[in-house]
Amino acid sequence: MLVSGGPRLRGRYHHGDLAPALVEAGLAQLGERGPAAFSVAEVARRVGVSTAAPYRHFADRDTFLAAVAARAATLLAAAMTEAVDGLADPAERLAGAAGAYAAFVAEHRVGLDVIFSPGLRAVRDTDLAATGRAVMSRLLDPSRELAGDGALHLVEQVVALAHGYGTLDADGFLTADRVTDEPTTARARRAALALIAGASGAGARAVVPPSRP
Amino acid sequence: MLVSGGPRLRGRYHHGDLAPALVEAGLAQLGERGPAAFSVAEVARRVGVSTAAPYRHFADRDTFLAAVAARAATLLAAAMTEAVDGLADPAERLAGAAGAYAAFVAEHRVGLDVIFSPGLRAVRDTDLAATGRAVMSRLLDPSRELAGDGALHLVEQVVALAHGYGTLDADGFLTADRVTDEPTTARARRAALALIAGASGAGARAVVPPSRP
DNA sequence: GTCTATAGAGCGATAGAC
DNA sequence: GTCTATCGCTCTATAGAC
Repeated sequence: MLVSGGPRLRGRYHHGDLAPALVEAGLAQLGERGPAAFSVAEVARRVGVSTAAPYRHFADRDTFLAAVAARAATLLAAAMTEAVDGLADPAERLAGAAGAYAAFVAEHRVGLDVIFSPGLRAVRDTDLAATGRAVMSRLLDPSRELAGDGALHLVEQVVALAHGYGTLDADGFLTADRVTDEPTTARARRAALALIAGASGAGARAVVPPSRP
Repeated sequence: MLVSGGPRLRGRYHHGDLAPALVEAGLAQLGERGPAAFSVAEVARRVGVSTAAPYRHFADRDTFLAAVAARAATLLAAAMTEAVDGLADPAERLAGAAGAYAAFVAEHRVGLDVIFSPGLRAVRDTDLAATGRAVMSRLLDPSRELAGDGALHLVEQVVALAHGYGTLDADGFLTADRVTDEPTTARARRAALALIAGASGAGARAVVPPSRP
């Protein structure tokens, strides 16, 4: 999103609302280069401001990254909500949320790894923590209906599955030797359904770890 | 592994076999800092040689990284082989390989994403390609017994699951809100068993995508 | 084969002009 | 609030001494 007049103004570049524009550009860049290559300077260039400008709005790189991650978490929660909207069956809801999660990670390269990153935890971004919990509840709510006390275990398994689909797709592994042209969303969703079926169907012992002696 | 005399020699540092020592140190560093932060200079420092020394043995950073990845792939294939050694049931073998994969990724931060990385594909390291196939066959062989024509789909699902467990653990997500003190290996293995059960048990339609109209 | 030294680049962050 | 300019750091890679 750029101000009216186009992205490339000559000379001074006055911006109405730089902070959100930086966050938006940061999100786009995260999707293209990944969290490791995330650079304040490059985001500034992308928006068309000097490399010093972001530091008027964000204390340092990590604070900025946390703000971008918080924005991503908001979008992720929304995407997951939309994906399960109108679904009654908890297995369908959990699998739908997993599919949306995988697709989001594949596209934006942000998932629970970044949202709950230990590096960003020091920044203590309130938005990030709250939205992270929102993402988790999209998974936990249907999981509780399915597995009761074993909900956390089931969520862990489904999250791992969805996260794996997202990251492998982002790294070009799934597209390399693609066996279907089915999108990531559908593949992850179907795999999650199988996992859920196997975890609950073959007995809850598949989900809950054996009690320790 | 360092030459006798200890890691810290004064003055000139003569090394018997620098190349393998660099690969080994690179592997250790990969596990600590991750592939993105992988740096030739830091590996050289870790071994105790100048930052120029590695370039006598490897053309550039990517070639070096490919060699490290090839070494990792060898270890990974061995770990997976050992994990399934003596197991007859193909489901147990596939799940065991998945557990070993997850644990390896958690510890070394190298998985199929790095081994089949598009960035390293340009280097065309023969070892890397061959060992990557060896890793895949540990998963594909039992999968074929289980799913026949749907083997590739099942492997994709299991790989995504194991990769998710490995990366999330490496990023500190699983340890953060740990729900068990069960190790990653066992968790990923059990989740894989559930997935396999659900994929084959509830009908093969869970594995193979619907045929297109 | 390893060293020292260096060029050249990118990034994080700050200082001071406007 | 944004700019220009700059410092200090790390990294990749090369040149040349030994």
